[in-house]
Amino acid sequence: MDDFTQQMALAFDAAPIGMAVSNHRVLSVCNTLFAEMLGYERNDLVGQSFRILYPSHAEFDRVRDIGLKMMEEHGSYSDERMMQRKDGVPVWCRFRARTLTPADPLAHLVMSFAQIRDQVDGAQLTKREREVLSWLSRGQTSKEIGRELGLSPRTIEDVRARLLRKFEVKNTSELLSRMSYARPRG
Amino acid sequence: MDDFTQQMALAFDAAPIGMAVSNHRVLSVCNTLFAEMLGYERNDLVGQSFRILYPSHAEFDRVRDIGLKMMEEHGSYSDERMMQRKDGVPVWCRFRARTLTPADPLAHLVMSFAQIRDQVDGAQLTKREREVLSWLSRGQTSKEIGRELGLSPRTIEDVRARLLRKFEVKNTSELLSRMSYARPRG
DNA sequence: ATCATATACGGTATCAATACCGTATAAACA
DNA sequence: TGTTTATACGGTATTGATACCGTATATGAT
Repeated sequence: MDDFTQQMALAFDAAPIGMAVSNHRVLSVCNTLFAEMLGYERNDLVGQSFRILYPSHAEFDRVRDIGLKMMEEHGSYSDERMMQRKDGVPVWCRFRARTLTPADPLAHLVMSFAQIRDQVDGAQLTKREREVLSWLSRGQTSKEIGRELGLSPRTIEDVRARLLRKFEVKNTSELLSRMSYARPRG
Repeated sequence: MDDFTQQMALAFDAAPIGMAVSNHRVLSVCNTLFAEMLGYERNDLVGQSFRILYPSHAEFDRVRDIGLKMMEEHGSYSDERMMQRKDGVPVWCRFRARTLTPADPLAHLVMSFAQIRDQVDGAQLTKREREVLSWLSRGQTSKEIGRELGLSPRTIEDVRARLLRKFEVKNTSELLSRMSYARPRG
């Protein structure tokens, strides 16, 4: 057995990002983190349709069509999408795909899934925290957010302080750069 | 030859994200996209020190220390960092790592590198701007960055101001959330 | 040669952010 | 039934960020 091949397989399995391979939307291989992210054992997923990883049939069909044209042209595609964990909890992911068969992109697809961090140490963010976070990422000050939400600026500062504590960061800049995950150009 | 192993190796190589494995900071395996991102042929990189992929020896040492403690505790680590392409052009990346040897994290490390767009609407960043940006994403203040780079805090404020103008954002929080996630303006 | 830009630094003024002090209510939970 | 947590708000004090004023040098482009 080729040593390189074995090392690459090990790296695939131990990768710090969820990875999966599909043939015509049926999962053929995935790594440990991918199965973990979605609440399955790896063996439960092999041979399964990707349908079970989406919240609805409509969503399953929607994501099929979205990247098809770009993959035919460029061989790769990326977006953000909602997956569904085994227990029903939605998981928001940065999705990337490269097809090995550009003429028929779904025939052989290699994908990566990076969970966008919406929970920390198992503690989910509250509705208020998400709400404030989304205004912070638009550069709004506490005063502006307070006006927007009909609350005192002091309350917004409380929510900010909670967010900084939860993420163990020292200011809003670090918070936002931790919250967001990267995407390639284009 | 195990068919699964071969499929996983293929998926590693064709992954839509840059991937590499290191042993004590020496690259042992990487995939095609990783080599491409950094302007090398894959064979040029195998056996090389990661040093050549960083802009300076200081930066090479800095990134070593940054995630060590977190990897000892959690086995994984993620940040945003600057890599240097073969032709010297800096590449801004979302970096993720998982160690297979938590007691000595650098002994066997699996990493992924997702390129973050390094120019937005034609706004090219200078070396200084990228440098300051990388410290800002770690929550450092102007005073701290100045100390780090041996410059006056006032100079760092000048660089910040230039960044805010270039990206047409109103504060550092919005800047960092734009840098990571390219979202449509407005 | 002139113009624009990046770099680097000084000052001041103003507003924002953060960290504390406090109170109070409501929901969740063992 | 306490205990914790989120919510919401008030105060103050300190630090940070941002926007201006200015100077100066270096570099690259027209």
